[in-house]
Amino acid sequence: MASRLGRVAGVTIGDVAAAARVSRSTVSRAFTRPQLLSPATVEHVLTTAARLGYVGNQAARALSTGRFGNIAVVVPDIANPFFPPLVRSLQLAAESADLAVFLGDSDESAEREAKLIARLAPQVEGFVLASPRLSEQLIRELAATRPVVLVNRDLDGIARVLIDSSGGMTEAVLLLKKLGHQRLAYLAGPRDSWSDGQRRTTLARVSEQAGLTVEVIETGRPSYAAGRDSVAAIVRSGATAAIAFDDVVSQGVLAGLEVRGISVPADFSLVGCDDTLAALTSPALTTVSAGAASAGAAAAKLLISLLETPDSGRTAAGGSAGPAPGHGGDVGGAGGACVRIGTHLVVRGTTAVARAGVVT
Amino acid sequence: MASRLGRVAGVTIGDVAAAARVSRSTVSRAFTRPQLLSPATVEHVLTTAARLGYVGNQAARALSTGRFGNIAVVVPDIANPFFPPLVRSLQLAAESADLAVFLGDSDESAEREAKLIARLAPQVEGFVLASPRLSEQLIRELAATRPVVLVNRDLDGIARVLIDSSGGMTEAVLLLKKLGHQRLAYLAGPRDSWSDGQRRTTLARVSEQAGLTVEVIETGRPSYAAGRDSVAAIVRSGATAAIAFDDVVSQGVLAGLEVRGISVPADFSLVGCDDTLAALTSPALTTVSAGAASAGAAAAKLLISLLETPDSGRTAAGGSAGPAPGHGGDVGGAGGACVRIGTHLVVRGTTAVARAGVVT
DNA sequence: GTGGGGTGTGCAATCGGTTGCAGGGTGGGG
DNA sequence: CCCCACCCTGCAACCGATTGCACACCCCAC
Repeated sequence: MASRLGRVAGVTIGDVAAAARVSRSTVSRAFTRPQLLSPATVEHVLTTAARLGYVGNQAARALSTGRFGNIAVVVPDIANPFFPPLVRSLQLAAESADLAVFLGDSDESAEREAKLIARLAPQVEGFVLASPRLSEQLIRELAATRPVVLVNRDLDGIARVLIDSSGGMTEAVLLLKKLGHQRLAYLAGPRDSWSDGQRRTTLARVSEQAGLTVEVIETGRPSYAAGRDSVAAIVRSGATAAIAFDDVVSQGVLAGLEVRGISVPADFSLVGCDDTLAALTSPALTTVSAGAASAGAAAAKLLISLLETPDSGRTAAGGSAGPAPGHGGDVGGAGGACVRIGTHLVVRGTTAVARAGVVT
Repeated sequence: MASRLGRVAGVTIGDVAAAARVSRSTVSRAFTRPQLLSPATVEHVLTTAARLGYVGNQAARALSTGRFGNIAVVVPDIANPFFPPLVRSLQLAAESADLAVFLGDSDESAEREAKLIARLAPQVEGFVLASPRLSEQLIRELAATRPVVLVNRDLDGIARVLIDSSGGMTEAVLLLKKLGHQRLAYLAGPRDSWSDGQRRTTLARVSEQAGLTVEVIETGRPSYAAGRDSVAAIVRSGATAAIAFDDVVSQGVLAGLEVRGISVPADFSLVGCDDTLAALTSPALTTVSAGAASAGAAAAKLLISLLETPDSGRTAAGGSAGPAPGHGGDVGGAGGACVRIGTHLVVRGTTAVARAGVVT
């Protein structure tokens, strides 16, 4: 008859103890260290507890153990389609480790992000910061306090999951070259985004090697409107193909091009990033894949392992001077582990042979 | 020098008290009821606390006050683009009321939903259940315990926010009729979804009044694949236009139609729902708007007001029999408030005049 | 000068679980 | 037959903050 939804009113460990005619300690132990009790007692207590609909009070438990059973994930914008799959797989993984997850949306603001973290910190055991806009110093400060896993931010000594888009980016440039494009445009993302930095760098390097020129067009917050509004700049640049920071921006570009009567891919080629919306639209977008879901799962796994290692989380060597021993950012076992997720190009319908002089 | 990110180590109220040479009670009151203390004392305590980097321990506070400062939002699938804007505005609103929000993803399963709720219940003050798949009984059971706000689920006596798509749906049918379509298909959503029920009903009623026939095509979980795979059934039905449960399904349909060489809107008209992806694609989707963001904000507002009303939340009249006094489901002030959010049709590029016999 | 009222602060109990330590009970070995 | 050991359970302190109650103090009026 017990409620399947947890506490009905306020069944405490004391109530269970009274009903089972044992002490409160015994009830507590029946849950936390059953091996200390006789099987019969455990059985009896658990049955009684179930009958009464007892559910432990997390706050009280946290007070004595210092463990909350909660983690937090902070994202710059949950409405950006890159994050929901990430959050989703993170949450599912956390659930199976019996962790509850707080969600924080920083609205792309470093300041809000700091406030959120401060608000959440006293009741979570660890953080997953996805594409954090926070300063390196503040992140390190936080990481010195409790386990932190970064997603798409590369800070030496702090556990992180990086979606390495250089692979897919390189393929994209090579494909465009093969299709005869000479002049590319890159629709950039937020300057404080690690992903954007990586894409910019890769693009510059690979294009140079391939003998192509690439024009960088700044757009503020990555959005549909930003993409649409930058079409003028694209046209001005004389590019015959563009690579966009993400799929949302790409969609905006697509719309902007259509308005101008420039057809894709006949007149212009477009490559997105993240594979979030790409498959959903027509023409389907050629894009650089980016397993956001696997990144979420990896981040959860990483954080959970940090939580299990007793005194982990604390940044490897506090302020120990000396340039970091340069053995790259590889999996170091615990504190500074780094998981890289590879990407590749998914060719769909927005890329085709360059048509000389069309957009000039 | 204090950290801007919250607790550094474990500064307790006792530490502050010692440093400020007052009692722990005084420190506590300096934060919670400063008017009871002399201004000088308050000032002194706050300064000391700041210097030490003191941050109250939520768990301890919750234990004595019974208030956690947390709420939970549970959704069936955060990766479904309808929910992120909702969650986002909810979180932003909660933040300004200094509430932290837990996110639960039930993965479209009633069972998982119940487990999540049970897990979260002991540490939240209230719930927002968006499109819950849970049985009515369990929801009522929960609502008897603590404040609950439903989104897109209509349970008398429980606070709820309903996105009323009948307005937009009606407009859609009338538009299609005006364009000369006679035979419509409806790509249905999950059977236990209130939204789907409402759309089905409205569609049936309005179509009948307008003298159109509508074929209902069941699709399981609303997804791109479901939409794509149901194109065969659409063609078989002889419909010249379709209305889909949501935009994701619509995109699938769009893709499926393209594969078959049926062009939209020339050969076939399509209307989506929710306006989540609609603007992002080309051709831009004609769709029924649905302010998910305003729903999130409304839900937050409702829940916050319930939390402020001392003994609210508890279902109005427990099991008092008798059919509900039929004054409709209007705003009743507290417990059973009902906010309806209107919808309208947004005409974009996927609807056009019917071309007789094309799809037959 | 002393009693009364008001204000500001401290004491101690409390919230619900956890856990070190001690004690009661039983069984086995000497 | 007794003693010891071990296993199980209970006692009580503790986690950190809140809060009812009481008291000390000050000022003013009688």
